[in-house]
Amino acid sequence: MTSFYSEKHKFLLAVDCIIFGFHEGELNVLLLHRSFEPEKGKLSLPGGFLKENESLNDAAIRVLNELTGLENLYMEQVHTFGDVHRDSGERVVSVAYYALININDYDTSLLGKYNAIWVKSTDMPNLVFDHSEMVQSARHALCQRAAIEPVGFNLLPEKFTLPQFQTLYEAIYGEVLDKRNFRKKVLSMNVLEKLNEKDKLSSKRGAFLIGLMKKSIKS
Amino acid sequence: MTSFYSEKHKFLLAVDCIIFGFHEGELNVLLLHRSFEPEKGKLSLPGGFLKENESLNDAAIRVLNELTGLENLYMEQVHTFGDVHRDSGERVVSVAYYALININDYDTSLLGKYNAIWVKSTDMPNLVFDHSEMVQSARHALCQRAAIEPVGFNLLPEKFTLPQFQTLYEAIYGEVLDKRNFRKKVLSMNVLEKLNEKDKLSSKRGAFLIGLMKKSIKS
DNA sequence: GCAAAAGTGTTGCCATTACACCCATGA
DNA sequence: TCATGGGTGTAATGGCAACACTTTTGC
Repeated sequence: MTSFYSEKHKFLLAVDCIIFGFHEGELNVLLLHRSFEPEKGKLSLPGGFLKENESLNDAAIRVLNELTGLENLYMEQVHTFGDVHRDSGERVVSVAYYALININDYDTSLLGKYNAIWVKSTDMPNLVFDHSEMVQSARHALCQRAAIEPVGFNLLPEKFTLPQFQTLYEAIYGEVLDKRNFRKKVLSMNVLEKLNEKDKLSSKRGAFLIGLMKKSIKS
Repeated sequence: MTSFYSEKHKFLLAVDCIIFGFHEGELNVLLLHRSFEPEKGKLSLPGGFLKENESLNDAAIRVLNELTGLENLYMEQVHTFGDVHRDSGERVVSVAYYALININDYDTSLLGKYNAIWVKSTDMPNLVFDHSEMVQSARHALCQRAAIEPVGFNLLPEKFTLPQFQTLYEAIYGEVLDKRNFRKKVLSMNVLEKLNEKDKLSSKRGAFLIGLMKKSIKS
C-alpha cells in the first residue's frame, strides 16, 4: 500500500548563510565566488544542500563550520525563500540563516581555499539569485535581535573596549550613537565588567577592556 | 552531463497555517482532525504539500483558500521546521505561516467539510508533531507584528468599535490594557475614523463604530 | 432606578535625548 | 605641545502608566 505521502513532489532544500564579522568599524559579510554553474564566478552566499538525515539547523551548522572552521557559532534562522524560479539552475527552496563570528577567530587561509571574500555590508555588490534579499533580511533580523538581547558579544573578542562596542552597534544599527548615553545604558545592564587592563591599540591614552560579567548570585 | 544539483537529496515540503480568528473576546485558531495516518484523528494545523510549480507563498495562499474559502488574507511566514523526525510519517520540512481572518467571513459549513474546529488560543490542546510549537511561534510573531503595524484590522469586520478593538489587542498581547490610554494611542495614530453609527449589540448605550480612514492627501 | 458598558483628562514618573569639556598619552 | 581618542554629568523632553467618575439606555 502506498502511503499518503508517496504521490507528492520532492524538492531540493538548501541553507544559505549570512556570516557577519566585525572589522575596522564595519559589519562584513563572507561571500563566495560561485564555483559551479549556473552563475559560476558570480558572488553568492555560502550555502549547501540539506542532507537526508540532517536537520535544517544541523545543515546550517555544517555549512558554517565548513566555511569558518568554527563551532558553536551564534546563529538564527531568518526566512525561507521559495519562489519557483529563484534559482536559475533548478527548483531549490532555501532557508537563510545568519551567524555572528569573531572575525579574529577566522582563519584567513580559508579565503583562498573557498575563493571567499569579506565584504563590507555597507558596500554589498550584487549577489546571485535572491541572495541580496537574504542579506537584507538577515541585517533586519540582526537589528531586531540586537535591540532585544546583547548578541553583539559574538562579533567581538572575549575582551573588548567600550568604544569598540559602540562602533559595533553603530554598524549594526547603521547610525551614530551618543557616547555618553551609550555607555550609560550598556553599563546599567550590569552584564559588562570593567577589567584592569587597557587596550592601547587604537589610542595613545588607551581604553579599558571590558568583558562579560561572571554571573552574580541571584539575590 | 549531470548537473551539479542532480546527486542531492530531495525532500517533501509542506506549509502549515496558523489561522487566527477573533471571537467573543478571544483569539481562536482553526484546527483539523487529521484525516490520514500517521496520527489520524488527532488535532493538527491545516497544511498542505508544496507543488512542483508553486512558490511557498502561493502554497500558503492555496491552503488558506481551501480551508476558509477566502482570498487576499493577511499572512506572514513565521519559521521553518526541519527536524529529521518532526513528522512521524516521513521526512517532511514544513514552513509555518500565520493568517488573520475576520471570523464573520468564515463559512461555518466548512467546519463539517474539513472536520475542523475553532479553538481558543488560551486553551490549546496538544497538536500532532511540532504543531504546538508552530502555534507558539505564530503567536509570538503576531505579537511582534501587531506592536509595529496595526494588523489587527484584518481580524475584525470593516466597521468595529473601540471596545472591540481593545479586546482584540488584549487577546493578542494576553494582557489587559487601560481603556483611556488605549483610546488615546489608537486615535492619535490617525488611521481610524469615527463613524456616525452605533453598534448596540454589546451594550445598551451603544458604542460608536469606527473604520479605517480614507487616506488623507499628503501635505 | 439600576445594572452594564461607553466615554472622557490630568498627573507623575521614567526613560531617552541632547549637549561640551577635561584627561591621558605618544609622537 | 599638540593631536588623538577616552572618559564623564546634567538638564529638558516626551512618552507611558496610573488613576475615577459621568453618561446613556434597556430592562
